[in-house]
Amino acid sequence: MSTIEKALMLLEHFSRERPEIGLTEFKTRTSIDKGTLHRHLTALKNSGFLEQNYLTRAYRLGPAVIRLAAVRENTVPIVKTVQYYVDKIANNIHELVHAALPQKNGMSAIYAKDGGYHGVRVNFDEAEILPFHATSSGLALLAFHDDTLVANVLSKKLVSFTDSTPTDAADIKANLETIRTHGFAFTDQSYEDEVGSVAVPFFGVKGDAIGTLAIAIPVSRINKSFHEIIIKQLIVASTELCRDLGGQIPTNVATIWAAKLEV
Amino acid sequence: MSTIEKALMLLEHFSRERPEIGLTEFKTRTSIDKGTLHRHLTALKNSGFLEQNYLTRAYRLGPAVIRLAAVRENTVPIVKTVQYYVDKIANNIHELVHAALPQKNGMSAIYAKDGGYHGVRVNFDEAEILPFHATSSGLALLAFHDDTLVANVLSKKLVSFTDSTPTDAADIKANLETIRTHGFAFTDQSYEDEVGSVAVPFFGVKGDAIGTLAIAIPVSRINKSFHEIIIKQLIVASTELCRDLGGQIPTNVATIWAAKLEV
DNA sequence: ATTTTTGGTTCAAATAATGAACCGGTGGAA
DNA sequence: TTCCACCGGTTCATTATTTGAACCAAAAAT
Repeated sequence: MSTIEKALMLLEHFSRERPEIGLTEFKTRTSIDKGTLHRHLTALKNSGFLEQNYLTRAYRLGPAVIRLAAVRENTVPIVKTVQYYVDKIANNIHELVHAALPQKNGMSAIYAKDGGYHGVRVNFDEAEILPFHATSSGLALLAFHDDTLVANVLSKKLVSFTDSTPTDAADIKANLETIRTHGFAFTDQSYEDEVGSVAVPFFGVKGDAIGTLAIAIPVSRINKSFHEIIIKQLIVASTELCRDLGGQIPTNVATIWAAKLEV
Repeated sequence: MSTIEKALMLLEHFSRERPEIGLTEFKTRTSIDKGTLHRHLTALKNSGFLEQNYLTRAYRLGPAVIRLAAVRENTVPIVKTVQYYVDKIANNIHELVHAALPQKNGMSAIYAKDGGYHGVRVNFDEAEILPFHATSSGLALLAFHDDTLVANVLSKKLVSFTDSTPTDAADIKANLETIRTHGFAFTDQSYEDEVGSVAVPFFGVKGDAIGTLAIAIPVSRINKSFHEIIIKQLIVASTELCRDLGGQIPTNVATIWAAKLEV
C-alpha cells in the first residue's frame, strides 16, 4: 500500500463521535509507529486536511475538506438531489429515512430525515460509517455493485454487532442473491437491537449502484402491509432520483421494480 | 516535501470551472512525471478522494470528501453559522456578500449570497480560490493571521489580475499595516475590473483570523457613506460570529471596531 | 492508413519513509 | 519537592518506496 493511502486512512478515524484524536490515541488505534504517525499527521495538517486543537494538541479535520466537498457537490450534486427525495419519503411514512454513499469500509449516511411522528424513534448519526454486511444500505449496495467490492468486504473479518448480525460469508452471499431477485434489501436487528431496516440502491451512468435510500424502523412497528408501502416508496424515489442524476437502472432491476409497483 | 503533500496538492487543481482533469492535463498543469502522477491519482482514487469518469477516464473529486466535510462541519460548524450572518448582511445592503476560509494558496469562499436588487451584479463562484494578495478577503486574513503566512505568500510570485493588482511585496506589507490600524481591508479592482470589495476577519479561540466576511460591489456604486455602512455591518456581523464560534477578538481590534461603530 | 495523443505500465536508480531510541514538558502521586 | 509516567514531538541509520525515462496499447485526429 502506498504512503498516500496509508496517510489518508488516518482520516477515516474521524467521526461525529470522535472529532478529535491525539497522537498517542492514533498510535493505539492504528499501531503505526509514533514517528511515522507524526510525520503523516503533519503532512495532512500542512495540506489543510487536519488542524490541531492548540490546547490539547489533538488533531481534527481541517478546512480543506469544506472546499473540496463544495466542488464535488457542484460537480455531482448528489447530496442536494437526494435530500429532496429523503424529505418526501419521510413526510409520507413518518419514519427515519436516510441516503448513504459507499466509502471504503462501509456506507456513509449523507442525509437523514426523521418523519417525526412516533414516540419511539430510531436514533441516527449522519457521517457514521454503516458496515456493509450488517445494514440494509450496505447489503443493497453490495448486491448491485461490482463483485470485487463484495469479495473485498467478505475477505475481511465480519464484526458482529447484535445476536442477529450475519457473519458468515456464504450466508451473506446467498442473501445478496435474494436481494438481487427482490430488488431491495432488508435487515432485522442485524446492526442495532430493536431496529429493522429496508434499503434500495440508486444507480449511476454505468448502471452500477452508487448509493442507497433506506428506512429504519423500530421492529415493533413492522408489519407486512407497511413493509409493502415502504418498498414502493423507496422504489419510486430511487427511480426518480436516478433520472435526476442521469443514472441508469439496469433492465433486470427495472423489471423487478415495475412488478413490485403493480401489486 | 513529503509524498503525501505532493499528492494532496493535486486535489487543489479541482474547482467549479475545472471539475474533471485527465492524466495528460494534470501533467501539463503540474509538470510532474506521468508515471508518478498516475500512481498518485490511483492512490487518491483508492482512498475515495477521486473517482474516474468511466468514459473519458478523467478524474474528479470522489465521495470521501462529502463524508469528511460532514464530520468537519459537525466538529466546527463554521459554514452553518456563517450562512446566517451572510444572509443577514445581504438582506440589509443588497450587494454580494460572502464568507471565505483560508486554504493553502488563497481564500476559498464557503458561502455567498447576492442581495438581489441591482441590475449590475458582481458575478461570483463559490469554491473558487481567491488569491491572498489581490482580494480584500485575502488581505484581511493576512493582516490578522500569523506572520509566517504573510512571509510565505509574499515569497512567491505575485500574479497580476488587473492593472490595479498590487504585486510589490513592500507595498503589500505596508497595506497590511494600514489594514491592521483600520480594522478592515478594501480593494479597488485589484482582482476584477469594475469590482471593489471590503472585508473583515473573524477570529478563532487563539484570537487569530480564521476566516473573513466580505462584500463585493461594482465600483459605480461605491461612495463614502455607503462604505461606512458596509463596514459597520461587517464589524457587527463578525463580532457576533466570533461569539457564536467561541472565537476571541484581539483587544486592539475590538477597540478599533468599537470606535468605528461609534461614528 | 498513419501519426498523434490518450491513459497506463515497467524497472533500475534515486530518494523518501520508517521506527527504535531519544528529548523536553506536564501532571499527578509519593 | 522529587519522582515517575505519559504526553507530543524529534533524530538518524536502515530499509523500503518513490521516481521517471522508456515503453505499450488503444483511441483520436490527420
